Amino acid sequence: MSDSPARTPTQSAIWAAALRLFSENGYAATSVRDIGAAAGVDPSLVIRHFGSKEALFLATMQLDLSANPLTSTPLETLGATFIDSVLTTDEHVRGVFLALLRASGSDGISSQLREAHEQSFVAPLRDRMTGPDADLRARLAAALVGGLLYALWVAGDEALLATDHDEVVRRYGELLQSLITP
Amino acid sequence: MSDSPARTPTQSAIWAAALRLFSENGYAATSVRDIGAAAGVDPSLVIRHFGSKEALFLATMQLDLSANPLTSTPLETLGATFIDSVLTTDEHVRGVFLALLRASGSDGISSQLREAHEQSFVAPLRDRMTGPDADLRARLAAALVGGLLYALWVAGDEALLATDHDEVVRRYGELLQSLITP
DNA sequence: GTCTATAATTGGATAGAC
DNA sequence: GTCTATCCAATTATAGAC
Repeated sequence: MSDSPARTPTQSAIWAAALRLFSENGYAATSVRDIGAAAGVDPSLVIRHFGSKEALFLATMQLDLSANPLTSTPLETLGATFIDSVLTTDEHVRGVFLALLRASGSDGISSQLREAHEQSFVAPLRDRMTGPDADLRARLAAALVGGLLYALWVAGDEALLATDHDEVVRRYGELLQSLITP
Repeated sequence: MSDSPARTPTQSAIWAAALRLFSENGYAATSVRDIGAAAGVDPSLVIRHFGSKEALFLATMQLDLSANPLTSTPLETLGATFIDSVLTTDEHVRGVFLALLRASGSDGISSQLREAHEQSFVAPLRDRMTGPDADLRARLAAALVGGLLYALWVAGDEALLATDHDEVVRRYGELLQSLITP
């Protein structure tokens, strides 16, 4: 998640309000008026500074988990570590992920989600892998990781949400590990 | 996917038009006017017969894959068979799944997606499993299956889409199998 | 840079004649 | 059951004064 490229206080306020409202309520349920009100700013300034609602959405909803300490963890425990890291991400990342997912009907937003998936899931996994089919294994591994977020956050599997954290890390991490070091 | 409970030809036409437009363009991008026009019917009848736009959406977007022949396949090859079955589902199921997913910000739609996940993924897998932790393994397996659909359809992993079908079935099915018969 | 006012469109839903 | 006409609310985006 990149920081606000705050030029003026007004732009910074709009940026912060949009980040919060979009991640809490999603794209459709957040109006330009709402953002202006939350920022204590006239709604017209929202468009004036960021061009359009979708442009502001794309500017704020940037999912970047590549700052993970995954590059320094031993390869043999990377599976469990990675699962643990995605399960302990703050509430904020969850909101951005869901907002992107649910607004992915639009072309621009869809491609941003694609990039986020590639940079946050596929790339960090593939970077640690070796072998001729490393790319394929990394993509299946990314699907596996994304599937956990889907089950917990989108499908809302409450039984899985209530399951002991370490148990999920152990079992699901083992599956991920078998793709990393087959 | 349940059939149209067609009473009158008008209701049937509305039902068919809504099913097509919602699954092609999603909830937000489909207006009641669009549905009426596609059905060759006055837009007001859409509301009159189905109560509201969301009620019509919930009535038509019913994902039901429980009719799979998975109950008859041998347990040892269930993993690959299940992965193969979700990869070969018709375009129609994909549209309904994505429409539900992207509209899952609403409470009613979210719970319908939860039910679909439970009945189409969790239940058929758990029904074939044994052991004290069968429920947890089934939920992790459902996450794994959903993750593949997420990667292909939501994140749009083109490299994975271009990968040989049998190769994905073999590798990813093997992971699923290790949850079914550990 | 900021605000007032409003354009221009679109949406869901309703009333009442036929 | 169906259609005409419309209400009412909400949206994004813009024009122009200050």
